[in-house]
Order: sequence, then C-alpha cells, then structure tokens
Amino acid sequence: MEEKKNATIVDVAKMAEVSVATVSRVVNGNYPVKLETKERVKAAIAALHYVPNVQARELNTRRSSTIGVVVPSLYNMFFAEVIDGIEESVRKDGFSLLLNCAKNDPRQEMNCINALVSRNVSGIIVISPNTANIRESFYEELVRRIPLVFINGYHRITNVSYVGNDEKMGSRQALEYLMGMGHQRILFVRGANSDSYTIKEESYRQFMKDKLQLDESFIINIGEGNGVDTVDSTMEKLMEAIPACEPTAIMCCNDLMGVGALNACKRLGRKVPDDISVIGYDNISLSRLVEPKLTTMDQNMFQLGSNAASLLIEKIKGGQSKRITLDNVLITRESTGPVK
Amino acid sequence: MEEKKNATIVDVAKMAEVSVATVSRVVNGNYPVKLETKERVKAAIAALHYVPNVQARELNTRRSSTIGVVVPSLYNMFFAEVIDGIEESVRKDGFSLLLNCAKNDPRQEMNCINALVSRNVSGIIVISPNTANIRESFYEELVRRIPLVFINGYHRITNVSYVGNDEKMGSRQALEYLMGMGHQRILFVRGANSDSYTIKEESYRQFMKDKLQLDESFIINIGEGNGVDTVDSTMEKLMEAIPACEPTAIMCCNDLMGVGALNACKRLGRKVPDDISVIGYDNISLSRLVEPKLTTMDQNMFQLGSNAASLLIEKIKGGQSKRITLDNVLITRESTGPVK
DNA sequence: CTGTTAGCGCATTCAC
DNA sequence: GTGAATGCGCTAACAG
Repeated sequence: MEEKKNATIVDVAKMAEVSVATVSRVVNGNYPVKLETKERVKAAIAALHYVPNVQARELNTRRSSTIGVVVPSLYNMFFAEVIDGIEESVRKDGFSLLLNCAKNDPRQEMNCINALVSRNVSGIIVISPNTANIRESFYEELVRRIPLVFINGYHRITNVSYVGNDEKMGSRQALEYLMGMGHQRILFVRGANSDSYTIKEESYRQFMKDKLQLDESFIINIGEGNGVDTVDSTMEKLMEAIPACEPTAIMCCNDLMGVGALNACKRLGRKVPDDISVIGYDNISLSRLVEPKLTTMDQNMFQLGSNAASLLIEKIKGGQSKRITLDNVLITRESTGPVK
Repeated sequence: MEEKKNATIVDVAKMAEVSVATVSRVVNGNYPVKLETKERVKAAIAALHYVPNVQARELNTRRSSTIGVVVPSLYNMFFAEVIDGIEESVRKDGFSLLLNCAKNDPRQEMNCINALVSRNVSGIIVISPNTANIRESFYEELVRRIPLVFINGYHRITNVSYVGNDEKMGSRQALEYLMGMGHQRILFVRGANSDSYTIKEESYRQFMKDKLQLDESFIINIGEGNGVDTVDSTMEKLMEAIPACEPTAIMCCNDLMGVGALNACKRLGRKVPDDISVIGYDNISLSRLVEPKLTTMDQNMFQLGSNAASLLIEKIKGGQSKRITLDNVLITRESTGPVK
C-alpha cells in the first residue's frame, strides 16, 4: 500500500511551468488566463490527479462550504424528512451537510453547535431548538458570529431566520376541530425538552380557559418525546391517565405520542374513535400506516427543510433574516369522530 | 450588524501574555504547561470566546476529523437508526459526520462519494452500497485512497471493512420458519437498486429449488424500496399479485414492504395470519406499531452503525480491514402462523 | 516549562 | 496575462 502523497498546487505549477497563481486561476476560473497556458495547466492537473485541498482553500478565504444541522433525535421520522428537504436543497448550492444529533439534551445541543462553529460551517440550522432550556445569551451570541436558522420552536431571538408551521395556530385548529365535534374533556399529551411542546401547551391552556371555560386541564408529560420508547411510554402513561380522567378526546404533540395513545386505547378496550378520539401532530408517514389511520396536523416536513436551507443560504450570502410560516393543515383520517 | 471577527490563537496569546505555542498546548493538552499559566490562558479563551479553527489545524496536521456517510434514502427508519449508531460512536472519537443522500440512484451514489473525497474526509461509510450498478473500478480505486466501510450489501471488493447481518442466512432462516409452518407458496417481494434485495432473492430462489423442489417462483419487484411511496406501491402491486398467485405467505425484503403487504391483505379481505402470513425484514420501529404486529428479521441497526464507526476509525488509525457479521434474529410477532 | 519560527496548501494583492 | 510575495490560523520542531 504505497502512501502516495497527494499532488499540491505547487506540483501542478512546476509541471506546467507556470506559477501557482496561474494554476489557482484556472482552477477557480475567476481571472483570465491565456488559452494555451490554461490547456497546459489542465493537462498537468489531469496527469497528477490533482484535487484542491479544501481545508487550505477555506482557511484563507475564511469561508466554508459546509453547513451544520442539529436535530434533537433521529428516531422520529419527522427529522429524517426535514433533513431530506435540507439536504436536497443545500446540495444544489454546492454545500455539504454536517449532521449532529443532540439526543434531546439541551447541553448536548450546545455542544453540537460549538462543534459546528469550530468546524467553521457557514451556517447552522437547528431543528426544534430547545431555547427554553438554554441560557438566553447562548443563541444571542451565536447569531452574532454565524448565520442561524431555526425550524419550529420559539424564535424570540432577533436576527435568526425562522421557518415553521404556526404551531400555536395549528394546535388551536386541532382543538377547535375537536370542540366542533362536541369534545370538552380533552387530554393533552406532551413531552419534555422542546419548545414545540410548550407552545402547544400554552395554546391548549388558553383554549380550555377561553372557549370551554374550564379551569381544569388535563396535561400529561410523557418525558422523552422523540425516542425509541416514546410510543410505548406514552401508552403506559395513558393507560393510567385515561381511566383517571376519562377524556373523550386526546390531543398529542406529535404522531409518535398519537400512536401511543391509539395503542393505549386498544389495550384498555376503548374504541377509537367511538369511545375516544385521538389526534396527532406532524403527519409523519407512520400516521397513515397505523390502524385506525391517525388524524393529525400536517407539518410538511420536506418544505420545512428546503425552506430552511434557502433561508440559510440567503443569509450566508449576506441577506437579511426572514421568517417563513407555512400553513398547518388538518388531515382528517379515522381516529377522530363526534363525541357520543 | 457588527461583523466581530472571531478570536484567533494570537488574540488569546496576547491577552494571556504568553506565546501562541503555549495556547496551543493548553488547548490540545499534549504538552505540560504550568498550572498558573494554564489558568490564565483558559481565562483568556473564555473571555474571547475563542474556538480553534479546524481548517487551520487540519491543514498542517494533514488530517481531517470528519467522516462521510452515504445513505440511499432517509425515508426508511432503517437508515436513521443506523446513522444514529454511527453518529454516537463517531462523536466519541472527536469526528463529525458529513451526511449525503444518494436517493437510491447509483450515479448519485458516486457523486456523493466524490464530493466527500474532495472534502478530504478521513473515511467513508456507505450504507447498503449499490455495487451491482456501479462499475467495479470505482470502488476499487476509491479504497486505495481512503478508508472505506460498507454496511450490508455485497462486499467483494478487497480491503474494505464491512459490517452487516448475514442477509443470505437471515432470509433462509425466515424461509425455513415459514416452511416449518407448512408454507410452500411463498411470494417474494423485493425492490430495485440495492444489493441487499439481490442477496435475498438469490437465497429465496435457492431455497425454493432445494427445499421445496419448486422451480416456479413468485417474485415481485415493487421498484423503489425505501421511498415515501414504498408502502403504498407495495400494496398496489400486491393487490394484483396476491389474487394472481394465491400465496400462503409473503416474504418481504424490508419492513416497509411488509407493511404494504399487510395493507394489501386488509384491502383484499385476507386475514393475516389466518389466510396469509407476512414476514418483513429489518425490525424498524414501525414493524411493532402496526396491526397485526409484523414478524420480521432483526437487523439491529444501531449496532450496525456503531460497529461500522469503530471499524472505520480503526482503519483511519492505520489498522487492517475487518469484517463483522452480526447475528440475524427472527422476531416472531403476530403476522405469521401455520398454513391452514 | 515556554517562546520563536517555519511551514501546511491555497487565494490574492501588487507589480510587471 | 502572469509571477512573486504575503498571510489565513494553527501545530510542531527547535531552542532556550
């Protein structure tokens, strides 16, 4: 195994009998070079299998052609679908994608971001950032150093681009839909460690108070909301909670929890939607594969991802911050119905 | 918008009143530094929010601390779970992960890899490589320049590390399990563009010939096997195929297809497992969330990922190539039963 | 223990 | 059009 050292720009210059500057020019095509010498350089490049060293180039241009993406988990297809959108869109502009997983841990989220910064990425997209559990200054300082885009979650920090569905409105819409079918005893199921849940919970609390004049609210926090065990742990918690508060409907912060709720009902012998209605959130592929098919709020993950990528690239190129809010659409399927 | 330039090692040195070398030493902790000056340097680092520039470091160490991962798709949780394993394991060794998605396209697969190479990654992991549809020399040349690990698929190329489940054996095991329950008319469902399917098909053909003395075989290729539409397109194809060949069992190359088969049976009014048994492959979370719960072969994705990461890092550090084959375990659930 | 210095490979002024 | 020279930020000898 001969460890043939890679050719550098100097080798090419020597072989083509020109200066390194000229080689650089033909490689980057940003300055005029006489056709003849250009050919000679190209020949040398080919002969030596020369590949420009990205680190060196990026060191002195002080740019980088990679962008960073931080996800809370890979276990929920939600994130996979968003990443898919980012990847496809970002690739078109010649960027590569550095992926970090925060494992639903605020501290880890900061670590990921620091790692990305030290890798000099040109920008960062954070999916469902956990700003609630990270000291405010962290993101505020970050955004001063590097273009930042949030997908979903809170977005109080100035100068970060944002793309999300209006989750506040979305949850309200879901609630109104349930109320329209006569539901009042609505159990709210959320997880820990994401702004997303908190937004929805606020929406829920307000709705219960304003619309239903109920001060009493039924809220279950099932802990980790995007993990391997989310479906099962939701099911377990609900197998206690359902008999305890006898809801006519259950509203879940994501589809994983929604499926957990479906399973709990099944185990408890409650018919969905006859005895209990269940509504999820996200519209991940899973939601239409279960039985009964889950009614849910569509988040259009791919769009979320590709829009975030566009916003980031805009900022990288010096543009302003922007906020995009996509429509949240109710997908009515089989898990919801009128209260008996 | 003040574009505060990032602090460099020089700034830190100046502030701490030491030389850059000393700063480098405390950052890397590879040489002794007096406690007192170390503290002073650390204070300066904190004050200036100094983050070492990775490009510069990698430029002169001629190493890179990122590794590349190529996946065929993000739509199958299989890949998300493998990536999860890679990411967690790789991070411990200080590497970051550059993710590329080949969209189930051999040409795209090569593009991804070329992009990774020019980014100077220190190694590449390819999940379910499509060597069958890529000219042989491509991977052979690649492996001469860079450490390479395959996850699953064929692995004829020398000097690439490999980790996979024995899919040949696994499919055989599944088939034997079905035969043990009296099944003979077994429909085989595969997809396009992955070595993985071909391995299983060979296993199936051989089994049908050897064990069941059947020359006739029932094979359906549903096309894209890891996409958004895999479940549905499998269902559609099978709604024709099932009445046409009246199988007592259906063996699917992955769980997405397995769920599609379940849905087809449901639509056709065939009871699973009473009328037809269905077995999947992978054991993605989906498989235990559907109704009836899918019997499947466990691929232990997380292990697949973390083992691949270890092998890659071993190779990066100069170690030899290695092959790891994990056990394939049959997970018996509710979708299979004896033939009537 | 600590400072000085020489590159890593490349892009980019500034001359010619 | 082209070449020489400078420096991006950092690590690694080498010398104290």
